[in-house]
Amino acid sequence: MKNASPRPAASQPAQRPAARATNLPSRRPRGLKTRRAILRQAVNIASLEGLEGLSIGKLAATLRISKSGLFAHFGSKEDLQCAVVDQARDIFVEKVIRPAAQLRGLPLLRALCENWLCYGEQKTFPGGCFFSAASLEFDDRPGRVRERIVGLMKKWLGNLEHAARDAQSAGEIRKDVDVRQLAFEIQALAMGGNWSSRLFRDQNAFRSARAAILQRIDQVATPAQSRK
Amino acid sequence: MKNASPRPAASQPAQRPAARATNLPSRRPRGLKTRRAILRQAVNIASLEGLEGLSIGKLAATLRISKSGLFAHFGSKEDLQCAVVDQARDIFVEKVIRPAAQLRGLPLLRALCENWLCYGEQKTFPGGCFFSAASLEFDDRPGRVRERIVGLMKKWLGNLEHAARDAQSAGEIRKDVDVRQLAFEIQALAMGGNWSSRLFRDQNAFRSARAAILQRIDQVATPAQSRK
DNA sequence: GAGATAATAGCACGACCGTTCGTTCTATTA
DNA sequence: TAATAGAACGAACGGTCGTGCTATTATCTC
Repeated sequence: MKNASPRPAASQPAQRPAARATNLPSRRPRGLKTRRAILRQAVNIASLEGLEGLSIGKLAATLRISKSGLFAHFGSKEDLQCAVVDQARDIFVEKVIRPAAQLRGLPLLRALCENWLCYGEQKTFPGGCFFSAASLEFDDRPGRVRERIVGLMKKWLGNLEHAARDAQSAGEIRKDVDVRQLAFEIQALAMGGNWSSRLFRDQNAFRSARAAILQRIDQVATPAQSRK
Repeated sequence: MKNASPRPAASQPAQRPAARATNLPSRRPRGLKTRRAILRQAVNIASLEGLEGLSIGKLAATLRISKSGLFAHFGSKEDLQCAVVDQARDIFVEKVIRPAAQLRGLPLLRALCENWLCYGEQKTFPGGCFFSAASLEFDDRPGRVRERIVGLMKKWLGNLEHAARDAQSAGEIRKDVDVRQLAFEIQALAMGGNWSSRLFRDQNAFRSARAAILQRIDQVATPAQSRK
């Protein structure tokens, strides 16, 4: 009870404890394990229902733990949402970025695109690309969650752009190509594949996206590099 | 949401009153005017908060009418959502499709693209393209709303495809072009512009989308038709 | 005018939301 | 063995949600 009115005689007037959990990130193994199990489930639900539609009560119910027990791991819904975004980022990095980590230039760019398409195709998240959904859901909601998503998306586009620029330096992509524009187009086409796949339950959606992206890359590649 | 169980213990056994309003579409002018005012506001809120985040209470409050008074116009939230989708469709048709109605072939295709980009650029909806948001929000929610959105998006893609096919017949677009694929790419690039514009508050987003689309069209156009 | 009917308001409901609280269980540590 | 701290619990809070009933008001027809 933190109502101000029915408390005429109390020793503490106006202290703000706010989120009292997870400031010390709970070194004990039990809590960490539970937290991981929560996030594993939460990221799946959030990809289907959205980050706002992800409710603490339902999440706790599917995990068969109490709502308050779950809540204590995060301290606020916003913290939970941030943690879910981080979890999704980890999965994305694992599936898309890390497998191509040793490549550079055009091969890196090609691998990032192909990995993204596989990440979408293989239903890494049951509700489709987590970030496509989250970034459209939160593009009008100021706060930490939005900032986190914006940061991640900028970083991802930056990765594409950087790979393309390296490819340019290596003579694999023509010098007159706007690599920023190229990254934008690749991202748009990939997300378009996700969109079509989800909305129309279209099996060929990612095939279309792949064809478009490969064609675009071939266009900008120098003659020696095109056609794989 | 999936309510469907607001009837725990009552005298009525299993009758389905469902939507008791708006079956007869209320010929009287007063109700229609109010209904239009509701939808005009609702479509703006929904573009910002989503169709599920659009709440009847808040909508009524911003219109300064009672919740139940508003509710009576629709009979259920799902009906309201459907009406909002229809309203958004009307606005879309007015802004994007009708101004190009007298064109055919490649000029029609170009006009549809340009009108779409203007529709996005000019903030026709305060939350960005209504259908980009709605189709990603409802791609996992079965029901009438989803079906409506799917139908509209198919129709829109069909419009693009049909214009491209006409252009092919007229010799404006090369015969070897997959017009379905072309429509997909245009739509993906346009939605990518909307995405970048919303998420990054990027003024140049639609410029990038326009450049990509124009370039793509020039690629498929026969030599006589390219460069405008 | 009176009466019918459409439009709106008032009010209450059950469900669920995020959040807080005090308590209990459990495992490590002194 | 006793003390301690983390983890999980159950109950409850104030709010808001969609929805349903009932009463009031406005408009139109006679």
